[in-house]
Amino acid sequence: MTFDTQEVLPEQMQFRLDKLRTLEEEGKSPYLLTSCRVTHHAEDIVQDFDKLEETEVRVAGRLMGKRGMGKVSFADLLDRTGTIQIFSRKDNLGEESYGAWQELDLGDLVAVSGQVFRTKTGEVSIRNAEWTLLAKSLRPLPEKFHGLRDTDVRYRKRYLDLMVNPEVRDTFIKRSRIIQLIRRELDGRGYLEVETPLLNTIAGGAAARPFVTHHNALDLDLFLRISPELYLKRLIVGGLERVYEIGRNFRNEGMSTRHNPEFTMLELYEAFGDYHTMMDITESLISKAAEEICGGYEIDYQGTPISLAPPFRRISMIDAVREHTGLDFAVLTSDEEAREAASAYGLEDVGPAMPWGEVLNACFEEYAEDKLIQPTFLIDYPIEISPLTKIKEGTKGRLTERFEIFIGGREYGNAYSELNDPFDQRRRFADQQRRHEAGDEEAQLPDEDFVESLEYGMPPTGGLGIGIDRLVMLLTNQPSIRDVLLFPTMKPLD
RNA sequence: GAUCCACUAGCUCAGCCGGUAGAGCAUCUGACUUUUAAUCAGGGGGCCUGGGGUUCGAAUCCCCAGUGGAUCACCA
Repeated sequence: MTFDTQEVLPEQMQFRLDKLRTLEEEGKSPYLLTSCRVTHHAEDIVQDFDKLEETEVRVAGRLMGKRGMGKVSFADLLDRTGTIQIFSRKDNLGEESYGAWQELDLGDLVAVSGQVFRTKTGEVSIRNAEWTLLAKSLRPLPEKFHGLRDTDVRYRKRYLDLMVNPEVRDTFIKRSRIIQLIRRELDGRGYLEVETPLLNTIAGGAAARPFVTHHNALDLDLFLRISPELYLKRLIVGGLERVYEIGRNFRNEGMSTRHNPEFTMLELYEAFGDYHTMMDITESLISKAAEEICGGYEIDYQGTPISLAPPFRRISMIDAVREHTGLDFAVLTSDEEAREAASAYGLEDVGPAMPWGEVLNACFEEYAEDKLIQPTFLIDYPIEISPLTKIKEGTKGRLTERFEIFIGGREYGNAYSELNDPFDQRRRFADQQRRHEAGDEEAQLPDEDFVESLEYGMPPTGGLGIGIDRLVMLLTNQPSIRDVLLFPTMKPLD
């Protein structure tokens, strides 16, 4: 349905369109206005009422409510800060202006000038002395009381969702504040914010299937990045020492309440740090965000009470599995022993060639992961699933200095002491390549240029990645990642 | 990719065992000079997501498709 065709419009739209045509015929088209001066915003007027009482202000926004009483009427004007009531009186505005005001439709954009006062029921209001139509709303708004519920429409037409559901606007304001806070915190620690390529010739730094695109001039297939990791570490080699990037990653995988094909990651690298440094930063970022966004460390996520007060618990993967299954991978040291014990315990899909570390990880994911409700650093991951991570001393090369942080049974971040041995890195890539050739589409492909950079020498470095969308979900108590993405990926309607 | 659920007026939702399509808000007409989801009286508004089928008759039962949601799988 468009306004360009001759087709019959629903009556509410026809009424609105007729009003616009009349204004245009009278030379009063609102679309001719090019600017609008505003002195105050709705929320400021309510907050500073004592100072502003009886002063003249000018506000602008969308008309969200009308309560007509004959020769007097009330309206609610919504701007980016909130709603303010407009009080209009025929005696003040005059016959013509008051009549035109009454003709306005919900959704119209208007500017209003007048004095600030309090009505006799106590509502801070503006006494309408002069007003201007800034834009006509040609379509009826969703209902004022129930708002817009239909998730399909909410995600596809987010502007409507933002207009009529104040809590949605609040969520996205908080998202912005969380990212702002992270930047402030890292900038304060001497980090440099950088940008690295989204178009990659090798999609590295994570285990995931990439999106493929094509560069015409170079006649070259390119991949949308699945992680900025290998570029950021090149910057550490280059001597920038502390770098971070907040940006989009793309992974060609299934969608769920926790997965969107494009999502926002924070990745940071600190030369001369290690995974302990990264734990401190993680704790600091998350707890400070909770304080600032939620007003304290104690939060509720979808009915589960969670304390984000530092320090967070630290437990090794082996200990976590032992705690929840009784299986002790410190004793089950051969691949075969591990497989047999896990199978006997009930773990399904234990492949005949599955190495020790993968069995350990599978046990963790199956039996322990969803038990980690309070924030927990799960540390010391097996080498088989950590191809970019430095080996932990005293583990005979089986474990690495890596952690993931779990809250409410979900992963929020991943960090390690970065592998800086070029020979070892080359071996690990070769191992990954063998897996890729064996059919594992998510195994990482070798990036020889990255290994070459390591040959110039990369200092011992700590690296960290945090899923920003999930963090925002946690701190704004949203059940789905789509509720913290302004425009989540949707199938087209046609 | 699999399974289950949903789709009815601009919005939020009823609609039972198959028998002429309903409510609230919004909208239109009228009344009303301090309302708060204003109130009162009256009116209009429907491709029941789309396509097949069963039936004298389908919003309702069956099949297929579309979109969304949840769970699972993959994954962060």
